[in-house]
Amino acid sequence: MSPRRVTLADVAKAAGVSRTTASLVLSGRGRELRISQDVEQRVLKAADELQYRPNIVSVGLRTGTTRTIGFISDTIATSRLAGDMIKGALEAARDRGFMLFIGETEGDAELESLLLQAMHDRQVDGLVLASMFTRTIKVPKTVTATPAVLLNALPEQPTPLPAVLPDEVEAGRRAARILLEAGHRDGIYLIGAGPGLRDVPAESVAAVERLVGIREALGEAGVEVAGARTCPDWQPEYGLAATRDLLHTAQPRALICFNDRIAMGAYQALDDFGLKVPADVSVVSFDDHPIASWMRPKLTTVALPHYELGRKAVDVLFTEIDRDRADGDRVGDVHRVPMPVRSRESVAPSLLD
Amino acid sequence: MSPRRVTLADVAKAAGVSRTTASLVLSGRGRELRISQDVEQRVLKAADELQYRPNIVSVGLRTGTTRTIGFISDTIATSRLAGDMIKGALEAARDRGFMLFIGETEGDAELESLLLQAMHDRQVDGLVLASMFTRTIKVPKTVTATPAVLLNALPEQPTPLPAVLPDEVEAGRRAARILLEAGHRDGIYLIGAGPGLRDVPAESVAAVERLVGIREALGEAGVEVAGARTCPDWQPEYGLAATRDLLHTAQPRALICFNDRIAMGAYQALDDFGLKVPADVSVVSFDDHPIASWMRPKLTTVALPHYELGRKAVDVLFTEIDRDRADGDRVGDVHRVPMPVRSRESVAPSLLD
DNA sequence: CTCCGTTGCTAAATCGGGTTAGCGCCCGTT
DNA sequence: AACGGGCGCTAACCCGATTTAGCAACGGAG
Repeated sequence: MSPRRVTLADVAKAAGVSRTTASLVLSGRGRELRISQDVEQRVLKAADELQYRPNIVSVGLRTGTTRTIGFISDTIATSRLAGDMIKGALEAARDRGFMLFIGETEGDAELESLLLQAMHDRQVDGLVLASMFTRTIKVPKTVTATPAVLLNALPEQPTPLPAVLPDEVEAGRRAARILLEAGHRDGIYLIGAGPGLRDVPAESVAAVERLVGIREALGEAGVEVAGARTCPDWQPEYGLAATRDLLHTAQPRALICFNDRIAMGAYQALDDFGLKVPADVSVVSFDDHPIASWMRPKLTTVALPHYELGRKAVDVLFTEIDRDRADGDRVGDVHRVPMPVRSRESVAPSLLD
Repeated sequence: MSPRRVTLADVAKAAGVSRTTASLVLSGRGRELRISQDVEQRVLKAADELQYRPNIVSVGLRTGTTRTIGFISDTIATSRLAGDMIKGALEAARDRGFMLFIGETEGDAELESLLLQAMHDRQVDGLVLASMFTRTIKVPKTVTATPAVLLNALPEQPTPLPAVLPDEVEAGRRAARILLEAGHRDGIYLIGAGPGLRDVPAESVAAVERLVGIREALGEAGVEVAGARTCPDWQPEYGLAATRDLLHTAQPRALICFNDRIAMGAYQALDDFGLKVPADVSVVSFDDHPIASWMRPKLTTVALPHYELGRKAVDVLFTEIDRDRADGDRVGDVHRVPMPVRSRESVAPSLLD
């Protein structure tokens, strides 16, 4: 069907040298091994003219390295998170000439181990284990055979695996400071979690950490959270219900919503009560979901840096791979990626009463 | 670091036979080649006890097949489309024990050819060339070397590549019929494209086809489109602007928005004019973007079957791969995947005047 | 008793590269 | 002239599987 691939043997023959020599020249070890300029040129010319490209499968067999990393996540579709995270990972990998295998476990441990096997069978050089929402995960013991990095996840048991996560605590502080800097000191309510550190959805690391940050920043300014409503799931309908419930008994001046979908519901509830954002109530949120800039007024939110998370994970993975080659010890650092503030239109200065 | 992988040689030694014999038994050709029951059992037992798994890299070198397919798209992050499409592709691949390489071209032809090379270097068995919005693409000539399928795209030049696309024309008919069945015959306006077949954003196949379907279904019922507003880009802000513009001069009873983001803008404009959905104006749309079920009232829309598109593409690719092995001719069929209606709350019966 | 055909298995080549060990040749020394 | 040593290159083995060709042992026919 297709014209057979050009192999090293073809290049060697065209240059009139042995395969060994051709290999040495092309791997850049020609100088070191005293190949003459003349031969070097002939080999390079032949390779160029024949458009030679090494067969990575073959190299993989001999050297055990396939210039490939596996990206395994629990869910790739739910939430846009996945897309940008993979994009970041993809580009970081591409910078080093690596390709990405994608796999999805759907939270199924058996599927996960099958995937890990399939990746090992294909001799991946490293693994990214990603979660689509920040949480603690059980690390399958099989992964210790290969360099690996946790992305958006923390190990349940202590392991020597590095982890890359968004800096949620600082994000919480930032959200709070946005309101403080606008002069808000009273009537600040939380929607989605809180007010206590135990009032959070199960398993959600993000909820706890955001809450910690919020309370920290407010506390430093001597400001109290006026109240909070939790949501069983962080979806618009629950944000709507929680905010409605709040508005029946309270008169908030500002809301900190735990994510943008909740904020969307909050907008709807505020609208139902005839309250204007931001004139009557300021709203800040987290995630920077696309809807944040579609809402009216556009939502001020602390962004999840999906792209950077993906990039960082792969960058960290590369240092793990290098360390592995150098027989170094594993460490297991936790890398925090900053969450940037997207200032838009949903926060107004608090009018001094 | 890790205990060396178990190889075929290990299994052979444990079973007290040659590698050849072990290979024959494990590939199921034992019977055919007259291996005794006794030996067969010994090999299977050894393989099981040692937890032998064939090294796919090695198999790839020998047989040229790596049980891997490449998924190349122009953008993987923009729009949720990508996630579900990849998910479908992933699952279809997994059903046959295949893995997926992911690549993103960002519409850059050079990047595309680099990616194709990288995939060829890794001996992929087939390629999915995906576009994130339906359009015609230039097919790089390199792809003819491998079985390939176009996903959500049509070839600019006629090629023998099969294509998998959503059935947009039928979707257009369905959207129109939703309104017809609710009794709407007058005051139906289009937002995003139309009324003429030339009033569409550049390159957008979806716009043309949806429009064709809409006009066809309305025409059959003897109903005329009352008017239309185009949008330079299908984003909420343009939907808002276009609908506002319309409302200044007309009193629509129903809107067909060309996608859900436009519909979101349309909702905002209707709200500005004090019009209620669906009591005053019914709205139907396309895509079934997540926001469709977050809007109030929930949006009735004709869904892009992302997951099914991904699955179908890989299924078609497998028949291409099989055909390729059998030295068959390439055909280049176009496969249309139905777009299902999601009936929600944005359409009300037309009150007879 | 020899010859032949089957049965049951294995040696060896192969895929496309990387890597080690070492072979000739030329030059300079003594 | 014999010897040592550097230079420039290559033969041969290796990775882990598949596959082709063929070998030994045995039994039955002639």
